[in-house]
Amino acid sequence: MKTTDDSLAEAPLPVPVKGRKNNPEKTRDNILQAAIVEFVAQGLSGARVDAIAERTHTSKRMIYYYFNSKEQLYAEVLEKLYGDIRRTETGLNLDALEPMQAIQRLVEFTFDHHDRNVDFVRIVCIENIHNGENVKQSPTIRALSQNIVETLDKLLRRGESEGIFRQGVDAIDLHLMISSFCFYRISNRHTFSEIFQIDLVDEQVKQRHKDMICDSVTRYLRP
Amino acid sequence: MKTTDDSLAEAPLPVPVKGRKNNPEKTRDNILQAAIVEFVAQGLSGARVDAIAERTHTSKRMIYYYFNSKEQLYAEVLEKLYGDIRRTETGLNLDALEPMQAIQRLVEFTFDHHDRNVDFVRIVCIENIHNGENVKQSPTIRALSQNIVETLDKLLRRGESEGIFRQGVDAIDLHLMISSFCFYRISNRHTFSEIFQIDLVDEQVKQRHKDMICDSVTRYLRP
DNA sequence: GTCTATAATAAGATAGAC
DNA sequence: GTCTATCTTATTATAGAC
Repeated sequence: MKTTDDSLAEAPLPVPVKGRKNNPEKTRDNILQAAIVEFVAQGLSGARVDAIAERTHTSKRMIYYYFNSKEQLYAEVLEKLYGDIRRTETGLNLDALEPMQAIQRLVEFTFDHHDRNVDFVRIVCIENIHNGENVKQSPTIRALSQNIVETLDKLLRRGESEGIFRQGVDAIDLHLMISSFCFYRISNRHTFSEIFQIDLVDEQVKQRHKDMICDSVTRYLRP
Repeated sequence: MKTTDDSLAEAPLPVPVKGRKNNPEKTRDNILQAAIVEFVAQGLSGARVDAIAERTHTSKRMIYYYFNSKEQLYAEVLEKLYGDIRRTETGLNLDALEPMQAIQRLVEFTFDHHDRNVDFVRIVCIENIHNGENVKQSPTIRALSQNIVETLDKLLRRGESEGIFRQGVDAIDLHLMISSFCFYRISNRHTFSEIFQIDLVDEQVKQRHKDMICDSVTRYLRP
C-alpha cells in the first residue's frame, strides 16, 4: 500500500474530524451508548471490546482511556440503565387518586415500563447470571430503587386504613408480584413464545395480559 | 525436563484408569454433567471448554470427539435440563382432586419446582439472552412442555363447568402468571434481594411468597 | 476411544506518536 | 485527547500417537 517509505510525510490526522475540536464528554457518552448496545445484545462475557469500538465514532484506545476496563464499562452501563428507568418512576402522582385506582395505575405503568424498556430487562438478566456482583458494588443503584417501595408502602397503608385493602400486605412482596409478571413476560419471551406458540408482541395479547395482572393484583388486595 | 531423548520408552498410558476398560456412555455422560455445571455457572459465552474438561475425568479432546463443538454441547445441556424438569411434571394426579384444590397443588408444585431447580432457571435465562435460538431448533423441548398446558386446560374447563372458576381463562395465560412469579423469584434473586434487602432464601419468607402466589391465583380464578 | 501437545485465532489491554 | 499498530494471553479446535 505504501508508495513511499518516508513515514514522516504520512497522514498527520490525529485530530478526529476536520476542523472540529475535541469533545471529551461527547466522546465518553458516545462510547457508553455503544457499550449499552453491545452489552445488551451480547451479555457481559459475550460482548467484545472491539465490537464496542466499531459502534463508536472513536477508537478502542479511548474506551480504555475513559473506562479503564471492560468490567468498569459494564458497571457504568448497568448504572445508566437502572438510573434511566428508576427516574421515570417518579411523578406518577398517585396521591391524588383513590387507593384502588392508584394501584391500578401503578401496575399499568410497571407493565408498560418493562414493555418499552427491553434493554433494561436484558441487562438485569445478564447481571443476575453474574450473581448480581456489580449491583452489590453500586450504592447508587440501591438508592435509586427505594422510591418505588416507599410509594407502594404509602399506598398500601392508605388503602388499609380506608378499609379498601386487606391488612398487612408487605410493599416489597407486592412489588415482587407485580414486577415478576411484567418482567418475565419480556425476559423470557423468546423461550415462552416459542414453546407455547404465543405471540407476546401482539397488541391484543398484550392488553389481555395487562388486564390480567391488574385484575390479579386488585383481587389480591381486596379484604 | 526430559532425562532421556528416547521418547519411545516414555509413558505408555493411553488406557484411562488401571485395568478398567473404556466406557463410552459413561465418558459422554461425565462430560455432559461437567458441561451443565460450567454453562449454568458461566453462561454460554462465559463457559470455557478448558474449564469443562477440568471438571471431567477425561480430556478436552473427548469433548470434541463426542459433541463436535461448544455450541452443540450447550444445546445438549439445554435439552437435558428441560427434559429433567418437564418429566417431573407428570404424575401430579390432579384429576382426583376438586378444581380449587388441584390448582393450589399445581401452584405449590411449580413454586417448589423452581425453588429446587436453580440450574434450570439459570439455563433458561441464558437461553433467552441468546434469543432462544437453541430452543427454536429443538422440537424435543417444545414437545416436552405441552403436558403442563394440557393439564392446566383440563383443570380450568372442569372448574368452569362446575361453576367454581370464572369463564374463559386461557391455560397459557395462567401458566404465564404462575411461572412468572415462581421463576422471577429465583432468576432475579441476586439483584432483587440486594436492592430491596430481603432474604429470599429464608424459610419464612419463602412460605409467605408461596402463600401469596397461591392466594393470588385462586382469587383470580374465582367467578 | 483416549491421551498429550499444539496450531490458529481471537480478545483484552497497552505503547507511543501527534 | 485521540489515533494506529501491536503485545500477550486465553480460547476454540485439531493433529497424531497409542
